[in-house]
Amino acid sequence: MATYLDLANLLFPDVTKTIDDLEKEYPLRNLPEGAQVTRFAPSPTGFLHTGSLFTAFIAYTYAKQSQGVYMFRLEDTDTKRTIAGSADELIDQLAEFGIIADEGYFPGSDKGAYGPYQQSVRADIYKVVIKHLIAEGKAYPDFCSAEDLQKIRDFQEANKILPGYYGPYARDRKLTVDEQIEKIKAGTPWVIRYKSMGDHDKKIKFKDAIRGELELADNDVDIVIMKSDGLPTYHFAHVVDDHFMRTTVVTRGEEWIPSTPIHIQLFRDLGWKGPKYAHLPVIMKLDHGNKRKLSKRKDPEAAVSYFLKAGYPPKGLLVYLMSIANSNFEEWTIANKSLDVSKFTFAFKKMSLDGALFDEGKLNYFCKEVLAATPKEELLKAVKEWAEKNSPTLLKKMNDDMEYFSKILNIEKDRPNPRKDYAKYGDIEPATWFFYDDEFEKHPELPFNEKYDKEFLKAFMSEVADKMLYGAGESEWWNSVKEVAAANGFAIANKDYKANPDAYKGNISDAAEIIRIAITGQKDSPNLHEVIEILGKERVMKRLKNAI
RNA sequence: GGCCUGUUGGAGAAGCGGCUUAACUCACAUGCCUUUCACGCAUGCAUUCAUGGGUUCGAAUCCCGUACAGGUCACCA
Repeated sequence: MATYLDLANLLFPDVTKTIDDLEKEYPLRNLPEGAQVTRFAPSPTGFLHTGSLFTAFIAYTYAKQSQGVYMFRLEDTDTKRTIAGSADELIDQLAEFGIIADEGYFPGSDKGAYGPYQQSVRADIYKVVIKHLIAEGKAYPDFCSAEDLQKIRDFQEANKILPGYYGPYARDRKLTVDEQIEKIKAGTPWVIRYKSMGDHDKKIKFKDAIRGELELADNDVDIVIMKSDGLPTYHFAHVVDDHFMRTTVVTRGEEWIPSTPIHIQLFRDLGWKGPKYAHLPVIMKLDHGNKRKLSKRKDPEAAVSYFLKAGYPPKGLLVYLMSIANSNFEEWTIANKSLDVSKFTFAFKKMSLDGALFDEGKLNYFCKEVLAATPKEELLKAVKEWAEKNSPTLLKKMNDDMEYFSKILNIEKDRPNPRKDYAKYGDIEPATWFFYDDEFEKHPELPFNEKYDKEFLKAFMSEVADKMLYGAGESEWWNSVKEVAAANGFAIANKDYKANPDAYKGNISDAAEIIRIAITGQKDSPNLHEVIEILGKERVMKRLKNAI
């Protein structure tokens, strides 16, 4: 009679390593007390999702603040869904946020002593563990076809029995080793299932770093641990990888809560100390009154690339995500006058349990704060980098005259309360068009106040052009404007105008508006004096004289 | 449908048995400042914590039911 070991050897004749060998190959990490080892482990099945960025950011932050290690592991075991090139894109985009792994998969080569960090090339490692499990009678080959499984499911549904491959419904669990060997030799396709000893009627408890004590029914399903293509399923890969990579905290989405008993069972039966778990809330969106997960297909903001393309500063997005993660972060930013997420101490305990609604308004707010607080040179550099990738027109303006652009970008920036005009780099061009003659010349009809006739406007603007001061300080310049305004019948003090509006052609604000419209083409603009100084005498005179 | 989780203002949330006539931030509104806008400043915005019971001298805070919402039940992760 054949033994489990015979079966194991038949299934995996080439596997000679043992679990002990692996333990030696991937020794316990020598890290300072309290240091945490975390990981971000995405599948290369598409672009970086906003929710994934959140998860990665939390894992990164937690490792960093504990002087630990943050890893990037590629979970590419689903070969059908893998999209070529998406892994590298994931890494590139993460890098834009400064989330760079200490170890892990990198395009071309891995970094770190606990690799490989790409599951598809770790097949041999999984096989060592699976062979061991089979030799111990804890896992077995299953020969069910898709149709066989469907039949079981149909029967269960028809009889209102809990669906799944477990207990009496685990058909091939009952096969003897001899029968198994016979089928294998006959070439019947197989997968490997884990022989669960769990009791569904019993509860198992575990502590989640965010949610506290959780109680779920124990797993009794004989889950597939190795697929017919020889690669492991998520459940198994997670357990093996996080054990041998010596992960201390597993951060993942809350959708994994229901399968945690499977993972705990696996860790326990293998005699391994499992990691801590932190199941993160998922970012949601309001859709017709209902909350739902941010969807890559329906919501542009579900893709991180959307924010990058629009020119949101990555730091702003991070600040926003941190405000969702730990709401006391906002108070911290105010108390510490800092938007530096790396200086804030993040805590799982302060996370809320249900998924936050994605709030673009608040994102905009934080991004404005971030851009306003970014020093000139740094800002200019960031804008340029963005323009190089995303805006040829802006890039041309910058390259044509960087000094000019820099002045425009930094209007009223040196003040105690700088302007907060831009949430994203993409906002810059639409707000500064009038500084560029070719665009200004295409301006729509100038929105002058209709109470002034053209004759008057023309004369007034011409006089302003000739008499106002150029290159002077703001108050001198303003005085020169006021002089001309007064000479043309405008009240130069609000009080006077309010007391007797009929005695004047208008208020000084009306005069300023005329000048502003002629120079900028619009009623609203940043500080007029600065605008005029940036444009220069020649351009300003031309615009004033040609407005009508 | 079973199981798990959650429910404090438009949004993020603090509070976890008396100090709460529910903090703080965004949004919104109004006003001030001001040559416009932005900035800044000030004020307003839940008599109420999904809902119905209960425990208690006292509940947003504890217990039970109900409703609603989210998650999950694959050879996908």
